[in-house]
Amino acid sequence: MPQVSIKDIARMLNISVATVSRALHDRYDVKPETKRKVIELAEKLNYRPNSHAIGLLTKRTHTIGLVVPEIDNQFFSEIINGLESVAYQQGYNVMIFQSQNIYEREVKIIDQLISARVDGIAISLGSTTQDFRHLNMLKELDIPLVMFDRVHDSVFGHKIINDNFDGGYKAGEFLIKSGRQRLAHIAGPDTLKLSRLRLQGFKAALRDAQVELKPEYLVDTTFRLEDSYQTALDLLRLPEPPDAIFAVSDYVALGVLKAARELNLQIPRDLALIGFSNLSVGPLLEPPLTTISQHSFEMGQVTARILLENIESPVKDYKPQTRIFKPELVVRNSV
Amino acid sequence: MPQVSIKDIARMLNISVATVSRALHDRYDVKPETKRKVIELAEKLNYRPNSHAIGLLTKRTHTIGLVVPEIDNQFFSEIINGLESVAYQQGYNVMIFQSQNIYEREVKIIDQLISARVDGIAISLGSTTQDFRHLNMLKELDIPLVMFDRVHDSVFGHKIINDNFDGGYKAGEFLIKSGRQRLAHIAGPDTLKLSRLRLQGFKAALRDAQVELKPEYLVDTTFRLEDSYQTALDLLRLPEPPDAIFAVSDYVALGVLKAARELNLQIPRDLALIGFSNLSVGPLLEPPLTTISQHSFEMGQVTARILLENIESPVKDYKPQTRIFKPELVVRNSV
DNA sequence: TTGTACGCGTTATCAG
DNA sequence: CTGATAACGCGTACAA
Repeated sequence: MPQVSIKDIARMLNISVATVSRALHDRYDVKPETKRKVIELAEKLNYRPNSHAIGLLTKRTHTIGLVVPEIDNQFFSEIINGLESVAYQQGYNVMIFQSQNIYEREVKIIDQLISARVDGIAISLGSTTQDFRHLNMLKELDIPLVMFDRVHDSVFGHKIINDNFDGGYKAGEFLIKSGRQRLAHIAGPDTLKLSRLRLQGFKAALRDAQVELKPEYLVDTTFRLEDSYQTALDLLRLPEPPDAIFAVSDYVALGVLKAARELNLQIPRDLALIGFSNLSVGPLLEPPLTTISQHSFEMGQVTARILLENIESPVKDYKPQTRIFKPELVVRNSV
Repeated sequence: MPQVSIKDIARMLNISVATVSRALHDRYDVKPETKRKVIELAEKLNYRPNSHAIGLLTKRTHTIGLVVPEIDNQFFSEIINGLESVAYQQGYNVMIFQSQNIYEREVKIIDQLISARVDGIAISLGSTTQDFRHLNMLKELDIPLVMFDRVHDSVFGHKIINDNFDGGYKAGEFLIKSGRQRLAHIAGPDTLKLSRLRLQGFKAALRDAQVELKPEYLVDTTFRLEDSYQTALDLLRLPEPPDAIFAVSDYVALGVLKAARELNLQIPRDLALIGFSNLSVGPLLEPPLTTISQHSFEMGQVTARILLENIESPVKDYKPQTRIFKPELVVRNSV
C-alpha cells in the first residue's frame, strides 16, 4: 500500500478529486457525509499531501535552505537552533546542509537549493570559497539571501556578523590589563575575514597600549585540533615563549591547553589564555576558559527574521542590510 | 528575472520543450547548433531543473530524511557526518531535522518527510516518544526506515544500536578492577532504553564481582548540564560519598567534574570518573576523561548503507535487521 | 532532427 | 453541493 493521492481517494469513493480536495481542506460547502467519508478514508490510508505537487503549483515551498561549513561545531549548531526556532514559529521548514568548507560542495548545495525552489537561503561561507558566482546568481533568480558570520563583500545579500575587530580588541586589551607583555596570537586561516579582523583588532589594542607584537608571536592555524595543538607547541617552545595567547577560537584554545599541559606550564600563572566563541565546555575546563562570547542563538534568530521578512514581502531591488553583533568578554580563570 | 523553466527557454528559442529537454540531457541526436544554443541560454539564465517536477514525475527524490533529537550533541553530529558521507557518495541528499525530544515535533517532521516523498528515513527517537504510530505508518507506505541509537522494539524497521549493556558492564568492571568499592551510577532518563541498558550492564558487572550497589548511589538525571551538576553535587555530599561514578554520558560526566571541583575532590584520587560517548574534548579535560567510545561515525555510515540498500532494492515485506556495535573502553586518567 | 501529447498530484476556476 | 478542467515543470513515447 504505497502512498496514495487524492485521485486514489476519489476513485475509491466514486467522487471527483475536486470534492476530495475540498473535503480535506474544510472548504466551501461539502456535504457533511461526503466530508466525513473522505476524511476517514484519508486517515485510514495515511494520506499526506504531496509537497512536490503543491510546490509546483504554488511556487512556494515554505522552506528555507541553510548552509553551514560544518554542524559539528557548537557555534553553528547554536545558530541553527536560533534560526529554526524563528522559522518554525512562522511555519517554515529548514533544510540544513554542510559544505564541509569544500567549495565544490557549496556550489552543488546551492544548485540543489535552487532546484528545490526554496523560498530563501541562509549561508555561512566555506573557508575556501573565493568565487561567488553561485551566490550572486541568487539575486538574478530573486531568491533572498542572508549571510551570517562568514560573509564576503562581493556577494549581494544581507549580512549578519560579529564585530570581530572589536572582539579581537577586547581580547588584547584584557590581556594587557592583566599585566601581560609578551602577547601572542594564533590566528585562523587568512582567507577568512573573521581571522583577519580578530587579528586587526588584537593588533590595534596592542598599538593603543604601545605593546609590541613580535613577528614570531603571530602564527596561524586551521581549526583542526591537531593543527592548533602543534602550532601552540611550536609557539610555547620558542626560546622566549609568550606569556599570553589569544586564540582565534575556543577550539584552538583547547589545543593550546593541551600543549601547555604537555610542557608543564601552569595557566594562568605561566601563560594567560583567551579564546573566542564561548563553548559550553569552557566553564568546565581546568582552568575555566576566559573567552569572547558571540550571541550565536540570537544571530540565528535575526538571520531568520531578516530572511523571512524578505521572503514574505519581496522587494525587487532590495538594499542589503548589515547587522553587527558586539561580542562580549567572558571572564573566567584562564587569564 | 525569476526562475526559468524549459518552457521559457523553448519559447525564447522558438523550439519545443522536448528539444530543450533533450539538449540539456545530451540525449538522442540533437542538432549540435540547437544544442549549443539551448545550453548557452540555459547557462545565461541560470536554469536549474525544478526538482518538484522531477519528483512528481519519477516518484523518486534521491533524498533521505534524517531525524535526530538534537544537533548540538557531538554524538549525533558525528553520526550525521557518517551518514552523509555515504549518502552523498551514492548521489543522495540528506534532509536533517531536529525533534528536540518533543513528541509533537517528531510527528510533524515525519509527516513532512512523507509529504516531501523522501526515499527513506533514518531516525533516532526522541526521549519522550511513547506512541509509535507515526513511525509504523511508514511500513504501510513502503518507506524504508532505519532507527539508530535510540530505537524501540515496537517500531517496525532496521535498528543500528550500541550494545549499551556491554558498555555499562565494561564501565563497572573497569572501576572495580581499579580497586573502587563504593560505586555509583548517574543514569539517564528511565524512558530511554539506553539508560536502562547501561544501568543493567553496570549492575551485572557489580553482581559478577560481588560488589554491592547502594540504593542511594543510584540516581538519575536529564542530559542538561545543570541537572547533572546538581545531581552529582547531591551525590558527593552524602555522608558517605561514593569513590567512583559511572556517568551515563560524557556530558553528564562534565557535570560531575564541575561538582567534584567545587567540593575540592581530586580526580582520580578521591573519586574515579568514567563517562560514555568519547566527546572530543575528553582528552583535553583535567584529568583526561576515561570513557566508553561509541563508533558514531561508523554507525552513521552503516545506517546509510542499510537504508540505501532498502531503497535501491525494495523488498515487499523486508525483515528488519539489527546491527549491534560494541562500545570500547577508552582509558585515560580519570580512573 | 524535432514536435505533440500525456501524466505525475494538487488547487482554483468555472460550470453545472 | 459537486464535477470537469487547466495549469504548474518535466521526461518520454510516439509521430512526423
